Amino acid sequence: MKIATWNVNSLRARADRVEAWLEANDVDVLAIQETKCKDENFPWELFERLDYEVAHFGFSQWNGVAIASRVGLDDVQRTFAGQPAFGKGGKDPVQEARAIGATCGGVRVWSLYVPNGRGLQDEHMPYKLEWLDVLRQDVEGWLAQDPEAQFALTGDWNIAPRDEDVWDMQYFLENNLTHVSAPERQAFQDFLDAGLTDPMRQRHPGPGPGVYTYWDYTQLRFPKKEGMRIDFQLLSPALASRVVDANVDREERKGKGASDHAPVVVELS
DNA sequence: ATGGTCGCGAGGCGA
Repeated sequence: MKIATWNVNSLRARADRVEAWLEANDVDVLAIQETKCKDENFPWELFERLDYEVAHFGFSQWNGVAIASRVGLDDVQRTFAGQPAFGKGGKDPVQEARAIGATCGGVRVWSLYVPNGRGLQDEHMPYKLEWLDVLRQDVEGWLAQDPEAQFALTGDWNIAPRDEDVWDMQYFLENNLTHVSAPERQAFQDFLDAGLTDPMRQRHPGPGPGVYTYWDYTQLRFPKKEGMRIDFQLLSPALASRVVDANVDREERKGKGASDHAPVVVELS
């Protein structure tokens, strides 16, 4: 069984790429982030053509997550238990379209688009950290209830857990950038401490451009190999024991019309 | 290469 996760940065703009990628890559489950559309604009036919079932959670041009599967798609859940809402400037807080879960081939798969903290002092930063804290508490509950549970938290985590996961740590420090701060990294580490495994880290420890999953569109970041490792599949212990391979498909970042993220693919026995 | 990003949606915001 093969599970992939991919922040496509608009599914409509990337429809041809996504279809071609699915046809070429033989994945059983694809978790998608940043569909950037509502249900009424979702390209349902794309997945029908390829015989994937698909579930989507998106209600505006922002965010949006989906799971496509050809090994079943059961018990679809939009938002995780207790998922924090966000509302600034006195607006009604809303649970954003950043999490969808489904059971596919016996594995509980989550497609997650972790909030971008935007700035170290921005109000989105505490939102991001709380969002991750509640999710991790949910995970601890799942494992307490069933230590053998098979689940995968996949998606765009918007965190580079180690210095080597960005091309130049000095650049981030000098510019007071997010994704590398101590609280963000601790929030990520808390998932590992809860028992989850990052199979990419195990098989491709890095450092180096081969492990990056994201390259900014600006500044010629991709040709200059200036990327970040911010997309992950974190696996429960029972699922981690089934890992056969894990890779980033950086070829998919090449050429005109690419997303700024590359797919992360994990193969299981 | 004296420029240098996308997408959404129709101006400016978000990443």
